[in-house]
Amino acid sequence: MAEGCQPGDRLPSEAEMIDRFGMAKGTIREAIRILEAQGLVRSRTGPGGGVFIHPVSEERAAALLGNYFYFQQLSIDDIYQIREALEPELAASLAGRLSEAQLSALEAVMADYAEPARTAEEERAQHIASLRFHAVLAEMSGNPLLRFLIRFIANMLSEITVSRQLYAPPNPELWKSGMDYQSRLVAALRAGDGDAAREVLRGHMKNAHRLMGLQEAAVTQRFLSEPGII
Amino acid sequence: MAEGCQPGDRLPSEAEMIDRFGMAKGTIREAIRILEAQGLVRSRTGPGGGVFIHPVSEERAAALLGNYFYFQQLSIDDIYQIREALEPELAASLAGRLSEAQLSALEAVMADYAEPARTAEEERAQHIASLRFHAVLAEMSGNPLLRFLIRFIANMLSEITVSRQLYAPPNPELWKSGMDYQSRLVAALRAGDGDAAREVLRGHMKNAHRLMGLQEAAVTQRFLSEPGII
DNA sequence: CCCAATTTGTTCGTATGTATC
DNA sequence: AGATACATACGAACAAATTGG
Repeated sequence: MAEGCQPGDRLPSEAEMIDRFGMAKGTIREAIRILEAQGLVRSRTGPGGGVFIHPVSEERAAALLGNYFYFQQLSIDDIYQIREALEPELAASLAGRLSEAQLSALEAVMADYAEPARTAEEERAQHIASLRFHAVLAEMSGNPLLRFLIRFIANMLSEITVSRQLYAPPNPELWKSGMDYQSRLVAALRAGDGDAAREVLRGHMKNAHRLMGLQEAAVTQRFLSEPGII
Repeated sequence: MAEGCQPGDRLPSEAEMIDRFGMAKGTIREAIRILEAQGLVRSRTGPGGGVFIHPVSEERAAALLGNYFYFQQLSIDDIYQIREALEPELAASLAGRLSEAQLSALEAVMADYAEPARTAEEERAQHIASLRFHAVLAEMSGNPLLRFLIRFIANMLSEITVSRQLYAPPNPELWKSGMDYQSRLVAALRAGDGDAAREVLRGHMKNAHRLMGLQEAAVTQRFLSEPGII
């Protein structure tokens, strides 16, 4: 940063750094690993290789931030408080700005869960796929911060749903109402009606919040009633 | 994770890892550095020392995520789109739940910028301090996700304000209206009126968004008019 | 297809710094 | 004060990967 390096620029080779800083190879390499773990550089072997500055990828940033929340145990309420605030604004800001190709991309995601689930495995897959709808929607935002936050939160909710098995209690209402809200959302987006899109997504989030809260309670209940756990 | 380790647990010593994984000291050390850079472990020298699992701190998480946005150049609009969505909800969720000690802590922060700034340096300090008000407020939320996001965004806005010198064009209106909104917010929180708190903070954000947008435009304008820049 | 050069990756042995008992 | 148990650092050699001739 001090030298104004840009992505793509090469850092000095190990040998040069050993000379310049008067340190041993191992020490230099550990320092480079620290940068690499943060996603700031990548290294390649061979001639023309070396250590190169790299913009931190969204995946890396999400993984690193995920480590933080791994220790925080978020509740469904915590996550939906944010989703209820952010997602409606995303919808409003996208209304009338999406191409027909983008709108049909959303519909293509919805096609992945058009049919009701018949097994627990299908139930799980549908939960994940319906969260992907929101990630795809966020991808279309011109706001990098909003895009990252919504995608990150959808991913985290995905992981929590799987790890806590919140998909386990079969719930056709969750699936059916979700489908309904999402198709009404695409219609509002296509019509360019921002206020309608905001309201549809607000309803979607409130409804999902309520139903996921019930799933969470059902799973907790089931654990509590398992003999020998408590 | 696979072995169910908890914060405070010790990882095997370097010597043990060398044996267990059949790798050399340098390789093991690089691996540990990768974990350390992510904030997942800390290492101490000496007897009783070693590598210990550590919950990722908020500071570390914010720094790592900040690396991502370093490459994204956010605009004032991007940041305020999020602030306008999140901060009013934070206010509403806190109304009537704060102790008198917490309410006076907020007032104590406000005291740091009770007087109008007389120099550019004071102007800068007041910008930072008034963002600290929001960080302190977020600290009082029971939602770890909301807490982190608001504090992170306030910090980032702080950095952007300083690095782009958005405090440079003197703007007494920004200061005066900010003070006004914040004291009305504390009153609404004290009264336990969530809807009022939400509305005050919504107004605060919309107003700050408008004025910071003007600051951004003024700075851009000033750069454009500097001879020799373009 | 192979060979040579370049650069990171890995290993081993040794020495040093640091905190605890 | 000294022994012990750790991480930290150094240096030389070797291995693996990639590129270009």
